[in-house]
Amino acid sequence: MHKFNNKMKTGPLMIESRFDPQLHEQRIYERWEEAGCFRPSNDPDAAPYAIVIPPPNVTGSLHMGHALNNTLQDILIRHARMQGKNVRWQPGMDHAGIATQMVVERQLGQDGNQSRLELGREAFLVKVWDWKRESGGKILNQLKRLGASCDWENERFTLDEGLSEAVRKVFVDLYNEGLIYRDTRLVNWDPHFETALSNLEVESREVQGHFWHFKYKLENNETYKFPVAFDEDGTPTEWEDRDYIAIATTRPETMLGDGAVAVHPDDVRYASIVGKRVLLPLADRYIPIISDEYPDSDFGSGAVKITGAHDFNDYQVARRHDLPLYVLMDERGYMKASDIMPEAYVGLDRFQARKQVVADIDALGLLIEVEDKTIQQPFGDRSHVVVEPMLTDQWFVDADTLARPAVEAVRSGATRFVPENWYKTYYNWMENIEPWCISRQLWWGHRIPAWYGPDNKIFVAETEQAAAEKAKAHYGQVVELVQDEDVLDTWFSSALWPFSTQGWPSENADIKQFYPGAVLVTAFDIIFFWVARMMMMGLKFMDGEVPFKDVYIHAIVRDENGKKMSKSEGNIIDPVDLIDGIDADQLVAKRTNGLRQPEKAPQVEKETRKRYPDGFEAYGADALRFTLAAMSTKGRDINLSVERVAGYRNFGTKLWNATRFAQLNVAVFGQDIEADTLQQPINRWIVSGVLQCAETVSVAIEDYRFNDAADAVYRFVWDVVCDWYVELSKPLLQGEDVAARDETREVLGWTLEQIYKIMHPFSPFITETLWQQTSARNSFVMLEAWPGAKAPLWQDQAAAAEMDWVIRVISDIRSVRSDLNVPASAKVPVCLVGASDVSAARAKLHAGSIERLARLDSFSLADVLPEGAVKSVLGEATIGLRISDFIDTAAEIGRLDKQLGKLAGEITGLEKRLSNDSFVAKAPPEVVAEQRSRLEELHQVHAKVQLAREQLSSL
RNA sequence: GGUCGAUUAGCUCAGCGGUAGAGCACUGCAUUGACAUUGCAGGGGUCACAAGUUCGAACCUUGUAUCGACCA
Repeated sequence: MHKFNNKMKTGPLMIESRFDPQLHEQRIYERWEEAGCFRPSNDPDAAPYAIVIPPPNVTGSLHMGHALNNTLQDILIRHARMQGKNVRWQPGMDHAGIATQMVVERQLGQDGNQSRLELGREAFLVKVWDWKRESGGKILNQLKRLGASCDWENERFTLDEGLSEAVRKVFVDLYNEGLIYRDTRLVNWDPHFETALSNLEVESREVQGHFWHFKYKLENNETYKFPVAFDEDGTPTEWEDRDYIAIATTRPETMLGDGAVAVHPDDVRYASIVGKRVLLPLADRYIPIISDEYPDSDFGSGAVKITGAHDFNDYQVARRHDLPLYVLMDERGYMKASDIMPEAYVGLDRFQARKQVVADIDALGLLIEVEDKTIQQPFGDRSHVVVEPMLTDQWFVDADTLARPAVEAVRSGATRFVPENWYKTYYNWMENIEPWCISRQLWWGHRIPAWYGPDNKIFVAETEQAAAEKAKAHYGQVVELVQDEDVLDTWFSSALWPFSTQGWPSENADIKQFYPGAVLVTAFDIIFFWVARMMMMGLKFMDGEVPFKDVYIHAIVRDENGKKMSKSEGNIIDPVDLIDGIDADQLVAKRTNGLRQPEKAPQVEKETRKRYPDGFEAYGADALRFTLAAMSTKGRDINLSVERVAGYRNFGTKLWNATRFAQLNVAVFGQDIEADTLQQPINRWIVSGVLQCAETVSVAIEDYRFNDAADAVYRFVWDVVCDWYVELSKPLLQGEDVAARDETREVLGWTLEQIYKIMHPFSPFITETLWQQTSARNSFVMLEAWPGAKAPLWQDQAAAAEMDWVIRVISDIRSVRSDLNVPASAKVPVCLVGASDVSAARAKLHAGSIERLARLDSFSLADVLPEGAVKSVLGEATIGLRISDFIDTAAEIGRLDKQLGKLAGEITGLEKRLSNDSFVAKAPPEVVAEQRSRLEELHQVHAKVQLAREQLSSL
């Protein structure tokens, strides 16, 4: 009868022999979702805790960076939820203007359909929405595979009606305040997509280019003395007569639009010709030689051609000197007809024009030389074509004005950066911020709420009707209005994400609870996209409240060699492949597809097969998550190692098997314990350990020390619970003392349950599976309260000291046995001599455990050591092993000598330190005291070991 | 060129003023009761280099070297 009861308590079934992630992960996730576990509790007494996901692109798929980003967010979220907070993790996606338009256009092309232009705007947008419904948002399902506990019922998309309303309102408000304006400025132009880009959508790449040196001849055949030789002090010693000025350029075609040649005011070489004019070759225009601080006298010839409409630096110079700005190209980068454009170049694209210009200059005898040169060239991050600075009409946000409160909010501590070194980057960027170009010549996005009257007067309003009313008031009659063709930068809507997702601009409960968010979690490469813009808009529209209190900047995930993972380099590791596994052939196929240099495929294949001959096993999401967390140290990138993923998968298996052990031994699950009533030291000790571990992990998570948190739980589970508690519990679980046995059954079950909770934020699937399978429950571990969350930390120091002692005894005996090659099967008698009362009591109580774990015949107290016993010193006592039958004396002497050497070294070091007067005088007294007592202890141990050594050699 | 970061065991990384650590790999031993995705024991490091600060430096300062990232 009694037995039957116990069986009931172990739960419905014995768990299977190992955890199979494939079998459980998706099933568990669905159960959570069905049960509404992801919703906020909306408990009015609970503190809110909100994170908005950095919305991935609707076109995106999960890469390792996402996996890390979302794992860390999920750890924070799951931990906060278990702490009883009212949690919302806001999911969703952004519409990714260019990327999405590109995908759908490409698809139209492949299907042999009409182009976007042939299709027309409305029909095209229908296609994009179709695509979004069918193929978009793959990444959100992948996040579910990872275990992300987002509040999916509140999923948002930047083009949703509600978010679009927010966008229109923000645009109109900022326009009315003069913080959004239309202007003609130089912008980054993408000739492929025929749209403006923000600085952040441009990536600078190093390419092999050329530096062309041209002669521009002075007007009226004038000449000047140009120094060509110098003495040691740099004073010119030889001159030549020149009738030209030498300029150098990496983009010869732009010379057609030059407005001047600039030299530095301190450059004596050209001082005599400043103010004179040169003939611009090919264009046959005269342009002035001006002086400006911009040219670097030591670089090239020291003279710079100024093309104000096609270069950002030149633009500044041109503005300062009021030089004309000649636009040379059309939207596609083709040279276009104009007053200053020679016929011969009209219709050439910019690269053809470059060749032609160089050839023509050469033909005129004005080409001095062509230098090979590595240059930094801007590329569109989506189109991969060279971006051209172009003078166009665009909409701008006065970022400078909006940035000021955003800087102040960080200075005042309203928003914190973790780790701290990102403050500097943030300030640097915010304090040198450029006007933000927000118009894009695309169709997919929020159309700019601006309408033009017949005279091009602008009416900005949230609706066409409101704009019409304004126009009517202005003109005194109804006029036809044309809406601006352009759409807004995707990041404009993303900047509103922290509040637009919570229902703003309408008043509601969500926004009061969940704004500001607790933290924004992001990688540094996106610090400007996200942090800066969300800060600016949040402060502006949410009554000066920051969008998040902390910004946690995490690492970039690299490959094992520290290289950035990149599809075009063939070194990607797809997170889903680590979860589900992949064989070597498929892995190779994946990595060799889409290489930037396809000829490298054999090399990629070779390296992949060498490193991963069997591909990846199906490690499961938990192992991946645990790895990413354990490797997340502040301020350092992660070089992902698959071996470590395997290691953390093994860790899950370890916990799984500890649970099987518990079930076999009739551990009691689903029952609370009262720590103060426990009788057994090992139980009091492990309960202390569990609560301490929960506390350590909790503090570390709150402090964004994910690696410390993961490490603490790993070590506790493996090194303390599995290696010691489980082993030490065996005599009790299998012993005669029914009270001790029952208590241990309860504590064992309780301990494992607490571990499921503590590990849950890291490894949600295996912990939930174990939770469900150890007892018939109507609860989820994911919604359980964090261990000890509400009570003061319960600790029993005495039990901890006692168990530490037991562990040391066992470890010492094991070491001696191993060092002296005592066969593992040999059971030896061991006695303890010179024990204090405390040690003696411990020895008596734990003799059974010590005998079992150290494989002893007996462990007993004695007054004197038996003849020929091998000794090991443990504090005030000495352990004697009667193993003379097994050992050879030489080996034992060797062991002791080694030990003596080590001790002597330590003693010498300490003595040296303590005999240093200034150490004793200046070091903190507690440090000195500590060293003294340590030295004393070492002396004692040394003396005993020495004695043992002498006795042995005298045998 | 500017800024930031890195350099610790064979590998991947912690530690960041007071006795150098983990995982993997390696060596030896162990296999009928939780677990070989295992257990026990062990070997292995002038903490890149140099100078300085300090009673004391892997840790702070300065410089050098190498590597990396971002920005010009």
